[in-house]
Amino acid sequence: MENKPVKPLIKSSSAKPRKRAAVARTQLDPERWVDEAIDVLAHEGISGLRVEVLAKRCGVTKGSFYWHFKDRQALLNAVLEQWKVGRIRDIEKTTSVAAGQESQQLHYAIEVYGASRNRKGMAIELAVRDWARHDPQAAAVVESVDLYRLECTRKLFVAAGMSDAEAKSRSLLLYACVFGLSLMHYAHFDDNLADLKQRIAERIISN
Amino acid sequence: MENKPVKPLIKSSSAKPRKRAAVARTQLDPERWVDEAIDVLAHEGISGLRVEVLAKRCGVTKGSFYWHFKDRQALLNAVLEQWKVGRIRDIEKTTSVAAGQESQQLHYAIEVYGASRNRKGMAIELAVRDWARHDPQAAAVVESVDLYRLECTRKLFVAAGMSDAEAKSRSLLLYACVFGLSLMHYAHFDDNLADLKQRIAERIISN
DNA sequence: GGAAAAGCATACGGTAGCGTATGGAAAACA
DNA sequence: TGTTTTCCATACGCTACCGTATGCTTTTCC
Repeated sequence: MENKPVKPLIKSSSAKPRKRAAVARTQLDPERWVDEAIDVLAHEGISGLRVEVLAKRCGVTKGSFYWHFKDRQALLNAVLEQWKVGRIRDIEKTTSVAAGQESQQLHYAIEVYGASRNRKGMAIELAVRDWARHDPQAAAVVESVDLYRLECTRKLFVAAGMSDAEAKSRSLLLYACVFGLSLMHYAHFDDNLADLKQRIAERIISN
Repeated sequence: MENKPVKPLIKSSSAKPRKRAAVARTQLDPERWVDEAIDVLAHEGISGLRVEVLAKRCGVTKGSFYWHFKDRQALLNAVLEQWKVGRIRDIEKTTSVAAGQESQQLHYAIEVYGASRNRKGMAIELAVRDWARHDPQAAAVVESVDLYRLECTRKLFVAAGMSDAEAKSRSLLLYACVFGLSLMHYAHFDDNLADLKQRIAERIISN
């Protein structure tokens, strides 16, 4: 007994590079689990993210899971963390722009979240936000992501020539509208949705 | 055996008015169940809406539940129906207005959904929308409510002097923003949230 | 008052899920 | 080659649910 190594809460994938090549074998590292978990989260929501279901998707049993993770909560923490860093990186990519191109970039930011493209990304976004309604940790992560997003687009609005107060309100309006639209079922409200969206984007961005 | 009466899917509360007063006794009618269910839905989401949990809240066991309802799904259907009629009635109340007061009424519509007031109503709203992401029936109800809402505020915008196309886009923008805001965590984005919201409302409503 | 129905409790079988214990195979190491 | 470590499977106990069966008590009806 007790010959089992101390299991880390989340096994650091950079712990032991294993002198040799270390590749050439399909080993199930924690990142694989987290990736699958986020996929399940997108499709089933947080309540559908069960370890046995996840294990089946990975082609193993939960015996494997509990070797990589302390418990279900450890996986959830890892999911939150990965989502957070992914969002931050994405935001930086979306809001970095050469001077004078701010308006175009803001339009692009809205379009990126349009339901058609990035369907899965928005599904994850909504799943995480629903998760955050009942979990303080998730709420904290969402808040940090929200504040970062709001701040980045605020700068764009300022760079586009708006007052600070106005830029803040536009920034908030932009993301509220983007997420709100993904929450609504308006496909049958108009037969020219593209025009509808165009008008909304204009209202959010232009003076 | 078989002496049990045929259980209706959902016991119609108006089936037998019971000649006499029929009141003066705390009997557990289906409406009570649905009301409690909606309360649970608001706090725990659809995944927390379990019949045994609900029974405990009502101070009975599930034996009672399965007398009033065929199964869990029957309750969910009743919840959806009650939510729908409640929303329709609410929308009519919120968007009916004397001529010339359209702008004020639109501002009021936004304010009504403000996080501070009507907290529970918004919690239900979000829970139902999350539910709709995985359930076609719920999605259909949400769509009907959305279309009704959008149409009502569209009329207000038109009455306030906008073109039809512009009114549609403003109507959609209004609700998207309202729901989107309730989904975000922006409390620490600014120390004057009232001003922020005021600017947003202006942007949505004024010309 | 007595029969019938309403309304609820209790008990049961079944599934899904969490976390643990333990063993076995394969790779890494020495 | 033999030992250690890694990684996963299997089996178990436990809880939370769902839905059914059945019986008990209280109204309702005649």
